[in-house]
Amino acid sequence: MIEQQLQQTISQVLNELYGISVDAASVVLQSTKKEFEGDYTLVVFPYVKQARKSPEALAGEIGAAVQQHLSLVTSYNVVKGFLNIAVCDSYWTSFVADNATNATYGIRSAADDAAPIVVEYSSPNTNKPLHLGHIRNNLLGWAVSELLAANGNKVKKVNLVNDRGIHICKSMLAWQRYGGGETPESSGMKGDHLVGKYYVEFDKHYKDEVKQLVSEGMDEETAKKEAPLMLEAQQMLKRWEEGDKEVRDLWAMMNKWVYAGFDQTYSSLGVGFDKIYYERNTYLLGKELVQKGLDRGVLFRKEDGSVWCDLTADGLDQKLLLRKDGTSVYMTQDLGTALLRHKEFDADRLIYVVGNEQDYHFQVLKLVLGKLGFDWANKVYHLSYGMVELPNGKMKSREGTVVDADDLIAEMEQTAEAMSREHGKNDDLSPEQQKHLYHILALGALKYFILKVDPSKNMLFNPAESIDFNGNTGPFIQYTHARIRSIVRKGIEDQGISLQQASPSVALTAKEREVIKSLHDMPAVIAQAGAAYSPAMVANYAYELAKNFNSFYQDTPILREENSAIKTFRVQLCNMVSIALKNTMHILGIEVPERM
RNA sequence: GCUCUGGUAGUUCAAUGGAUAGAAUAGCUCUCUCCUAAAGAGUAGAUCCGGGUUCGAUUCCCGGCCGGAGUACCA
Repeated sequence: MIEQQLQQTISQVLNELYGISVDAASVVLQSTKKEFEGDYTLVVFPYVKQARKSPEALAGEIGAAVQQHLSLVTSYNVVKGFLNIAVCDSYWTSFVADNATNATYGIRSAADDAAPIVVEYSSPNTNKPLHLGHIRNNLLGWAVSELLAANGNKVKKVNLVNDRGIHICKSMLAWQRYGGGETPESSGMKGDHLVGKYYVEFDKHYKDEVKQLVSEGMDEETAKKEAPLMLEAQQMLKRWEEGDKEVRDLWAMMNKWVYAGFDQTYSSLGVGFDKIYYERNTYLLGKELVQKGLDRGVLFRKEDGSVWCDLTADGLDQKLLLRKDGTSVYMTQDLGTALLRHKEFDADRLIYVVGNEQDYHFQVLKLVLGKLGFDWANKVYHLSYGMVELPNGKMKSREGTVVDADDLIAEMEQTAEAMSREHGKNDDLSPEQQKHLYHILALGALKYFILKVDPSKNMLFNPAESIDFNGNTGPFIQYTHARIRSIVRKGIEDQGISLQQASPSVALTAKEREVIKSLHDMPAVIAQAGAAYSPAMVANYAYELAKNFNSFYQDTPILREENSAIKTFRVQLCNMVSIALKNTMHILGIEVPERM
């Protein structure tokens, strides 16, 4: 690769001329801004002191020496302390010709002996349907998995379904009491929505009861604990844990409805898992670990019988691990599942895609695992992502201020259909093909909208302004891809152009150069994004590439170019761009159509 | 209160410590006899405040102001 050669040479030159020893790898090259002449830029300020030269003089001397050493360098220029180096056209043209049909350009396949990376994501509760926040989780989990896979890792996607607990009992209780035997079949509702409806129903009646008690003179704290519905829900949870048949049957039935609903949403989002864990099977794990910790003296028991971990030395507080009645909490379970997963996969890393509201939880999890003596504690990585906010604040499912996942997808599909019909280019497609197209456009818009934002940051979604299809969006990239495919098809079919042809010697235009350099950057971008767990970097790269291509395409003849060597080269370039767009969008879980 | 986190055009997002802080959208102009105008070109518009480190700070450090999250027997 040209960057390495430049770094090597610069390092060598610095040593020969000024006795400065710099690692070739630590020579920082950046790509030259387009308002300047050149391809790569070296900032020489860091070496000025040691070389005892002015920035300009130093840059000039390095430039001259580099050009002498490397025949690929055709020229250089100096602006202040910036040395801009230009690489010859033939390097770029042969790069394109060599990779024109490389379908895996930019992505690496996994080595056979690679230890897997386990990515946990989604992890839904089975008492209500998925909303926009879950969408971010699912898309991020999927995209990060694909991104890691594109960097040559084996990836196992897992889901830990929270299928037990007081929240489920609330839905069950409300259904029992107010449901009148309603089922997904009888109501025509998707199972998860039906169960969610009764979760809301519970809350409504519960609040009424609390209000009633308060008006009878009870203070609010007590009323919340003493409301009959709450007591009954707790009773139900107890019966569930005891294995009471009636409760278990009801639970099994309603969970089944929810799973059917979730499966539909997952499949619509295009996400999936290698393994699904259920909390009913894991919530008791971890108690043994706690006992082990007590034996080793890293945990302690309070007078009331509860078990704690003291993390004050690490700058945190004390953390509860077992309640005074001996039952386990969330943390206890997570300790257990982490161990289980470690044993099961012998993973290189255990990644948890969980919202940033649980930053503290994962900090504690890692520390406690460490205290328990597990040296793999540092393999636990919390991929923390920000909340999706609405213009008027946070989403609260109980208050009904949520953007439902299924509704949102359906709306997007309608918009995609309306826009497509307006453009009216798809009349030759069958109804099934059209439907598929609307779906991938809708999801392209939604996924790109969410994934282009840095995962760690909160993001805002305004339901009033529906997600865009123009500008910096998924459909823009999809559309660019479809146009490129059209050119390549016509070039091959109508004009008999061969993509296999060896590299011609052609003089590059400025815009061609820009597109080629974008392509050239792709492997580095994927690697960098992988290291940062950031699909956003991939998304922004894909947009940049598509934009560069569009600009080039607008005023550069391709199929009407008269010189056949140039024409062939440009079609090769087109093909390579389409591959790059396809591969980057694939990482984001976005399908690109051949035509639209 | 304490801990963590964020503050960039009207709005939504970018920017390994580097050149004149990029896009998109909304506004105002152009460009379709053409390889797909879901496009392209132009115009106008921003780093919360105050210190510090540095040749150079949106970026790193300290202090303020404003937002968000967490804060122990919920998950």
